[in-house]
Amino acid sequence: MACELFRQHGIRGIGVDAIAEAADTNKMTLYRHFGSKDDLICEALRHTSAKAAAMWDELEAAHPGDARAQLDGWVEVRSQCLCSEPFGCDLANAAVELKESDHPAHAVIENFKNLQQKKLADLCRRAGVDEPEALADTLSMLLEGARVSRLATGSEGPSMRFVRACEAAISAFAGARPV
Amino acid sequence: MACELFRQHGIRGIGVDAIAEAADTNKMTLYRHFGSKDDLICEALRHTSAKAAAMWDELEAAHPGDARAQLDGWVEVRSQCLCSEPFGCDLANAAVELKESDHPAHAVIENFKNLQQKKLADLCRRAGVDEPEALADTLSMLLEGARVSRLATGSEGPSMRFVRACEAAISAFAGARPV
DNA sequence: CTGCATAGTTACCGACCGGTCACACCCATG
DNA sequence: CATGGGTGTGACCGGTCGGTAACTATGCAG
Repeated sequence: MACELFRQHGIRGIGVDAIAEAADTNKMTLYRHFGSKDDLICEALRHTSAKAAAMWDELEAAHPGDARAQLDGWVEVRSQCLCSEPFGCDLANAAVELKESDHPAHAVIENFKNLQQKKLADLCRRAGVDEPEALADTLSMLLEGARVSRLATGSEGPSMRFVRACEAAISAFAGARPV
Repeated sequence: MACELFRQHGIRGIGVDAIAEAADTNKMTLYRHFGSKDDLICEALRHTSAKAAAMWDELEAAHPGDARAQLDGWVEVRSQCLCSEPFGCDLANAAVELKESDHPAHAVIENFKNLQQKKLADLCRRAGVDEPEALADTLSMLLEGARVSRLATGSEGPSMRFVRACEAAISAFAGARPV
């Protein structure tokens, strides 16, 4: 899959030929389905977005109706992702890599990040947090920071304390502590 | 300067010819000073590191002997950098962009980030924070996260509340509040 | 003036890039 | 059998990449 190649070599670091070959096809057929490499990039990011969005359903399924448990679950799931996905967030990495401000992928990235942000803030609100937006923003920054920090300094860096930091943030913004 | 071109177009996005031209010279002369583009990248990152390291001296000069004020000053300075340097951290961006794990730039990046981390943790310690490493890690993650978040969703995203999040983190980890 | 190191110029190298072309192919539907 | 649409193939386009060779121009020390 193209996502994997973009992840491993970077969007600019992989050629269309190699992508086609990895898909057990050839460049011409690939160009008949996607008009350009930029289209392919957008489609790959959309695919990654869709997969990431599924996490919210799993969270709801794991702790049905218990928003506070879902919030704790979010921290847990994200912490595990930090270890299992050492390349960081494909969407954020693409935002860093694609400097052309008019690249169509930027719209995909922004849509996805805004949606995630909205869902997280909503979860915080349902969990009875005093300042849901502030907590959601803090958790987002901690997550993005942990991912890029892991790329820069490895697993021994600041990202080691991601869970600690999240718990402190939740305590700080949650107001009255639940059970 | 090459730093600026790497920042604006990405390390892979700018060619040696363009760098030479921007330096009012030509490719051959440039290759006589730097053995390869990778060397040039490392040198540019080292240069950026050195400039960034100067911030610590300014912080000490602004609040001599007052570690707690320096810590608040760190948040203030970093918050201003978020606005004045919308491209994010050159070192972190390079870590995202350079996927080859054996690229010499990774050593430069890791050294710099580790040094920053050590200095920040030391500042936290001198400020009498209960858990200096935990606070330093949290602040680092918030900063890196704010920068990449700004690249992904612009100035209206989570990075808007960077200062709020930092203050909450400081409160959470500082223990007894100072004056 | 003579050397010599440095820098500038131009052309070039092989490799790869994103993207397109013409053409053979396969296979299902009619 | 015929036809037509999707697929595979390989050559090809112009352009750019990082890096080098050969030669010239410049400036400075002896």
